Amino acid sequence: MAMNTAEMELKWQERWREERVFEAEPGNGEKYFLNVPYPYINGLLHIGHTLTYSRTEFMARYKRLRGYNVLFPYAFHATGTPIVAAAGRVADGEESQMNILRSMDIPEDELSAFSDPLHWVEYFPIEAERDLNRLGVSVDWRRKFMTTSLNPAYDAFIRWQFNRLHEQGLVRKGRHPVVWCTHDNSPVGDHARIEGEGEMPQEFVLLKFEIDGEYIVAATLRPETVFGQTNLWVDPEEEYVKADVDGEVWILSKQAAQKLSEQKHEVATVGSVFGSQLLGKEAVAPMIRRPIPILPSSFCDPEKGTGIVTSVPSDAPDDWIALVDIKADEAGMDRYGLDPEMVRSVEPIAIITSEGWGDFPAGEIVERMGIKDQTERDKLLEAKHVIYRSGFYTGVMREVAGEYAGMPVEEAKDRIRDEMLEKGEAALMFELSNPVVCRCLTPSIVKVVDDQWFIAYGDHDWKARARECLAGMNLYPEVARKQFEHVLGWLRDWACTRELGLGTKLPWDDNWMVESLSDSTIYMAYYTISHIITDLPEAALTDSLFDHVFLGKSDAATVAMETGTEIDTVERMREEFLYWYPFDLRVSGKDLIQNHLSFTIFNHTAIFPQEHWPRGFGTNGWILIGGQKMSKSSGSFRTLRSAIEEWSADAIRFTLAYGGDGLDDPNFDPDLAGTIGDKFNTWLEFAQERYGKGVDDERAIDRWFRSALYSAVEDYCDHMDLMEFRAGVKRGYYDLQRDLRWYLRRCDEPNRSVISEFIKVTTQMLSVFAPHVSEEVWETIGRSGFVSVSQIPDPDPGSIDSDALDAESVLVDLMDDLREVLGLVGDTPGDIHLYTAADWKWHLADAVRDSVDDGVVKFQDVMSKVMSDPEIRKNGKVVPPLVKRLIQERASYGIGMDAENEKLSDEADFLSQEFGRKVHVWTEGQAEDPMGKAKNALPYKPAIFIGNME
RNA sequence: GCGGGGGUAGCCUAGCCUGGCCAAUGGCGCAGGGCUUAGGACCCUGUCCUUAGCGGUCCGAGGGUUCGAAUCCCUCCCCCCGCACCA
Repeated sequence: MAMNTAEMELKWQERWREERVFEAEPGNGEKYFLNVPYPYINGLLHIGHTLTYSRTEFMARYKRLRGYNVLFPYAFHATGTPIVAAAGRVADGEESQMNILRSMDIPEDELSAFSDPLHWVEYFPIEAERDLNRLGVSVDWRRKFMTTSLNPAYDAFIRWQFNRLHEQGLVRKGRHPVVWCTHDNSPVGDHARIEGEGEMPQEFVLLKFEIDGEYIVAATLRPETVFGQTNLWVDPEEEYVKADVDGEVWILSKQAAQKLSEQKHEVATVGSVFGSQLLGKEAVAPMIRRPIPILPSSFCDPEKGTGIVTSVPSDAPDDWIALVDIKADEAGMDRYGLDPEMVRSVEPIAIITSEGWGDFPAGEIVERMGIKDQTERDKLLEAKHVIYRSGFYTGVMREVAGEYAGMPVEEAKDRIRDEMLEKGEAALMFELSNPVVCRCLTPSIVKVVDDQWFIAYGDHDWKARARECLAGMNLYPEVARKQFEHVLGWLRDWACTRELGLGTKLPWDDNWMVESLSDSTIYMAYYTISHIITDLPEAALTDSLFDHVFLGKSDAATVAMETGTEIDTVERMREEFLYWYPFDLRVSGKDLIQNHLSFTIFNHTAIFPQEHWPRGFGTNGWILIGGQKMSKSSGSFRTLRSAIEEWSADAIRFTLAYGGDGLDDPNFDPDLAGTIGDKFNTWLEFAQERYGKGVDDERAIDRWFRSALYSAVEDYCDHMDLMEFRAGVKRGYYDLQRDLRWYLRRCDEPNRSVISEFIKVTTQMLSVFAPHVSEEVWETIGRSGFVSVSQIPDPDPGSIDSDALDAESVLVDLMDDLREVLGLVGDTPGDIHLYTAADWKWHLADAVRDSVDDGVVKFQDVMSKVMSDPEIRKNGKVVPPLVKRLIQERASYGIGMDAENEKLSDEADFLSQEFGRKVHVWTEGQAEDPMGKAKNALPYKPAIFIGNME
């Protein structure tokens, strides 16, 4: 009697543990080291986590079947702020946080314990390990660990890593604009905003125009247009401030001065000046070093930039139209005391050649869009975007740009900015283009942080090495490569330190903690020694130890002495590392491509020699449940443990495997999870009943069945190697179950050795996905040891008889046709008469195939070639349509006419039994043919006649 | 805007790179039949239209290349994902 599924699963989990089946030791065999990003332990594992873990698990078990010495370790991540923040909310008694804990089955009287972050760190890893074991993962738990300073050994490892980066100059102190909350006194990430998601600080270049030893400061987003500056715009009504900025006197809007004071500038207001007071004066423009006049306009906004704008009428529609306006505005010029001649002498300067535009794109678009004056703000905004796009992406700097002439705008932009910054003619200012509001309801500002530490992912040489690493890696699926390439190029310096949260302190600067993505980039190496190093005293955890173990510096004896460690221990760690590293595969959700996985590449190339760079990444989408995104609100959210309770571990694993591969979101089908368990039981019963029983004669159908089995094994391995688990399940399970049913239908009693082999190998393939029931089968059929560590026979081409497969296919196709015809003729009395194709048709088929293979594809040409055979020509006018069909079908089983005839004659009895009619096999043209059906016969497609012959 | 992935039958999915056994894989659902006291499970069959199997239409839409297109090329429409100081 079959036992309860849960009991059965627990039984095998217990046995694996007792026998230490998955504890990996360095050995002689070929190793396979795979791992998965450790989970952040602020809650129970859910089905979403489980997808990635199960894919790792499938690979681990598959590789064991193929004879690899597999290391699959696991750890827990506690670095960062969420746990600390959540604990704080518990301390405050925040109801929503309490409810989250309640939803994780935490008893009421234990809730308060979670006000201490340490309690989270103690509680959830235990629960996670329990749940994962309940899922049947083949993890070497001896190597588990926890991040942060709570684990001195890991803490030392991270400090070592940062020292290595630091000494190479790859960790630098940097200045960086961030969206900042003045209330929380911290950066406001996207997730912490109630308004303004996706907003980033926009970089304005402040241009300094010298005037009487002071500077009028204009802001621009297009520094490359400085060569086309003709004048400045100010708002005559606006009161600008004169401010002492870093020792210079700047004229700019009050708001701009305020912003600068938050962006690492020393700012003190020393006076003020109305725009009107500046009109008509001239100031020396940066870069071009030429005095240009100051003119009035209505579009200067003190909130935006500095409230003063440099005018580039050639490429800025606003400037163009404002210039047109002022030139025509006699009264205005008079009011502000401007010399009309001076104003009219201001002419645009062509600076950029871009696709589809002449000398002055701004003028062209103003005309094209029919913009009449400065008041048409919406149209002007659109015009600005159009010009900017074509200028930026297709534009090339003209002669006037001096040394930048001929350079694409895309490149010139940054170079020109940098030159002006260097010469002190410009500065930077950051601002938000749209409001951002922090979760605490405070409007955010842009702050420039300058004591922040960065990892220099923007570094050119480092990027080159990262690209080299990527080029040598296996990616599953391969389509992720483009994504990775893009990320490696796009990644900029990464702020790697935080003031708050759990973690490791920066070794040379106690004020900072290493941030959570940055302490998890090379820790896969730590797995190789984690079970050994954890026993060492803190005094032994020195950089020289890690230098030796991971980089081979110094020698074991010296290091042992320095650290007061047994030399054996040091040697053992070095051996473990050398044996296991690099890792062969790391599996993760696709969301980590743009940060964690790319960081992993970077850090490996910085710290390890090339032979220890990562070998492979597997990436996957996010789980859907019954086609829906998993969410608490839709009720589709499932913790791992509740799912196991509902469906069993094997069922979940199998369903996940069948959910789909690739970067698209795979679907967990609850219906399948609900039904698959029964199929497993059926398989168990079947194996029990049939293993080792049957006849000893080997018949044609037995050869077919063995061939079907091994061709499936071959395909299964091909798919599994590429992490195509869905295809692996289909080939290794579903297809074979179908073949099995067919086999049983085709023979009264199976062949003893073939059916036993089938049960054994199928169980091995299934064990990757459903290990528990597979162990049960393995034991039932009397195999020793565990199926989990058994080896699948190498696919042997000798066990695959392709003629047997082809002949069976002819039969199956014929039966499909017969079913169809019989369905149509209803109860017409009579026998089944089959006509195999006449001799000449086989020649014809060969001839057609040959000419097509030779590259002759024109119907005419094939015809004339074929008709040169007198035997074929004899059949005259029926040939053309046949040739047409043969060209189209190109049916190409390997067997010939004789084999087909033999197969049909052999199976006449079977057919007769299946269809309940007598079956006769004839050859076209050599038997009666009352309805003229025989002429339809083709190779591999006998003609059919139902009825009685006279 | 930048970059990436997609659109296949009732639903989900395979096939596409390397064109041809592709009316198109497998699962789920649904229907009929078998088995069964019944139900479930299991097995068989069917699940675009048509039809004594060979026909027609079909793989987001429209063109093109080819003897032949789900697959290659062009144009268009639509959907999803990432764009950072965060796990």
